[in-house]
Amino acid sequence: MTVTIKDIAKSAGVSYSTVSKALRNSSLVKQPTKEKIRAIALELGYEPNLAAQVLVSRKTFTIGVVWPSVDREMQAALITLLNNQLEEEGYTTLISINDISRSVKAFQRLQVDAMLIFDDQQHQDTLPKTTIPTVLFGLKERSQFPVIDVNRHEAVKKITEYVIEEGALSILYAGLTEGEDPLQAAKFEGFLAATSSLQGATAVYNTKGLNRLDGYKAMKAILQLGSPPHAIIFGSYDLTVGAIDAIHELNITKTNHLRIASYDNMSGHHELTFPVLFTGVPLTIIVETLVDKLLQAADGQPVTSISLDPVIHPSDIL
DNA sequence: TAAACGCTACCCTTGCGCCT
DNA sequence: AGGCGCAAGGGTAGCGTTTA
Repeated sequence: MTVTIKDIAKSAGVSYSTVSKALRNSSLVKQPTKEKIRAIALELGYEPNLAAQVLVSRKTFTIGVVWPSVDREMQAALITLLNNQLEEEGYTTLISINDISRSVKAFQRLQVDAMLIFDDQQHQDTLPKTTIPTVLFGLKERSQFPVIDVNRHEAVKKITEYVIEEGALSILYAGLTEGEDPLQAAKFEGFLAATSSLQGATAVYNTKGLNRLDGYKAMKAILQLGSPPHAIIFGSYDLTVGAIDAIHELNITKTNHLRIASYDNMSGHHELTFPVLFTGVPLTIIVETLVDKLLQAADGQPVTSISLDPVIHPSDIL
């Protein structure tokens, strides 16, 4: 049978109000009374009833996250870090990989305190109406909700300009270059913006996906070209990892002077077996910002959109 | 008689006001 | 100051009443 504060009150010979205050270390209860009540609670194995606490506090201490998938290493790393940091703040993270409408309906019923949506949807009107304080991880210009924008366009533009300055005369962008995902389009447009006035050769490879296998296939195809490019910029971390698989399989070494760059700033998180230049907002900064904004939203505070600055960072191996 | 509807009590915690 | 009594909060089971 569940032990409640009424059982403790009966055993201690005080009212249940006093038990509640004693367990919350209220100054309105004498120290000896507190100690007696705590001892009885411990003896009876008392655990506060979450449902009742939710009723009173009107908070569930849960954050709903609508995530497209967790099969990409970058997304899994980000969600793991986010979960850990929210846990430290006393929150439980509920992740849904259903479509946005179903996820939001579920989170509405579960009464989560705030919600994070990974906004890679094709159209803004797919975002359902909700009373839950919501933060988007997407593109700043796209939403009625506050957005955390990691400036994908600028990240890819920066890295492209960087490799041009390094002396790359031919550059290839490998990523999702078609389709309606605005996040991937932003990256590709960043590449186009940086190479619009380039004298050297540019090329594009549509990977048709963002997973490791897509990167592997892309790299094998690219390296079989008559004259491979000096630099290849991959549109995601997972593509880059897959590309490195292909590089090793084909016995390409650093001495081949092939420059590999990658969107998704995973520097400091993983060691790669081939030198890579990362571009993007570091994972830790993204997660810190997400947690900060989500806690603000959960507390009912107004949340403003923010655009984070991408940085270029080499991998551990050079 | 069954279905539909409305009302009440209960779950548990905690803040507030009042009493000793 | 220390302690008690009461009410509130959302959802729901259970009961009673009304309607078809």
